[in-house]
Amino acid sequence: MEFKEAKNKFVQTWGALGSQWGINKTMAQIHALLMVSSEPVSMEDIMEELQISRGNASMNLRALMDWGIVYKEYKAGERREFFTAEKDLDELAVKISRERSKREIKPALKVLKEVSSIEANATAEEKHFVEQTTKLYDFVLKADNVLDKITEYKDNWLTKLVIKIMK
Amino acid sequence: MEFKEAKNKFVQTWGALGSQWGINKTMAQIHALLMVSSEPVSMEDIMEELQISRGNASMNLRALMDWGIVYKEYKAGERREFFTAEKDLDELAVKISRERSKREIKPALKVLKEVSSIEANATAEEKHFVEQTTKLYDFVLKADNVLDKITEYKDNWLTKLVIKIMK
DNA sequence: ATAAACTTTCATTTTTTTTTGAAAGTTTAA
DNA sequence: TTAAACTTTCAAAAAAAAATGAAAGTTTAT
Repeated sequence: MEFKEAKNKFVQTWGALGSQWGINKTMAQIHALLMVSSEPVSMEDIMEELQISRGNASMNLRALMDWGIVYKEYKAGERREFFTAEKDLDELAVKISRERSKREIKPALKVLKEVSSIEANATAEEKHFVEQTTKLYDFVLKADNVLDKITEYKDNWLTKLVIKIMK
Repeated sequence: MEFKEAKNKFVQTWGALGSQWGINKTMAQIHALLMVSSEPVSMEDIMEELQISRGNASMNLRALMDWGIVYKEYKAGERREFFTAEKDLDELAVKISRERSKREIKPALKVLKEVSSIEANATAEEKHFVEQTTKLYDFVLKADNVLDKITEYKDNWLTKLVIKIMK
């Protein structure tokens, strides 16, 4: 396999993986492209390489920056903007995890708390509902906290976690 | 909030959360419905409660069973099939994690290994590509293994993990 | 202040994903 | 073996999500 082929395969795979995890394909592809680029890349080049429109590139780059995993860079004497991805994988995982927690898990927790707090009247159905949603609330809260703790280790959190688990 | 309202809110929220994580909305809603039902539910009732077609119900129930998180049940003297969800949350999380690893992470790892193994010729770009994809391969492999180890604790793995991390 | 060189926005179009529903298939009881 | 009571399948329709591209907006150099 030659470089161009490998790069393309990587970008396609990363895009497909993104889709399966609720991230739009192009967004994941742009991220993949930036991840393996040693130099900052211009919007023009992203459009060219992924064969996408200007609008699409612009919107997805904005989204990636909102996630905090892609940065704008300015080159001296160049009017154009260039983009780079967060390349430190520990940091990348921490940011994605924080963002998903904030956007998706926290709001879900709020709802779980609400619905598990209803007056459970006589019926077995209602009792079971309250019991099950309460368990779910506790579980999700605990998982969210664990993730938070783990990623707080900062440098090399994954390796540190491996060590903790092993011993 | 009364029971019916709470139940509906829970089902809707679980459905929306599913979408954000790449699981089709109806599939997540059916799962939510079964999670909080104390008794097995017939396909007819699922269709009625979620206002979906027979085909949709059938296909998504099949998918949930393929994931191993919903079971068919037969009631004595009843021709119809009934469905229940895995209600143990530890077990549920383990199954989802195993399944996503098998379906999505493992194939992605295979590609990462492939593309990181190309002959890195002279250019800095190629060198960076190999370096970055190799790091990514190591990271994803390690994360996948950690998840596997954690869920191996079986009963109460999440609580056990909390304890390990805290001390 | 002007205009060139860019980027962003968003109504419209395209693509992808999901849902429908009717026909085909299966199981059970008589 | 027949037929009633179910479930599954899948081509077509509908809905949802993503992409386009041109107009509007912004920035910078002169």
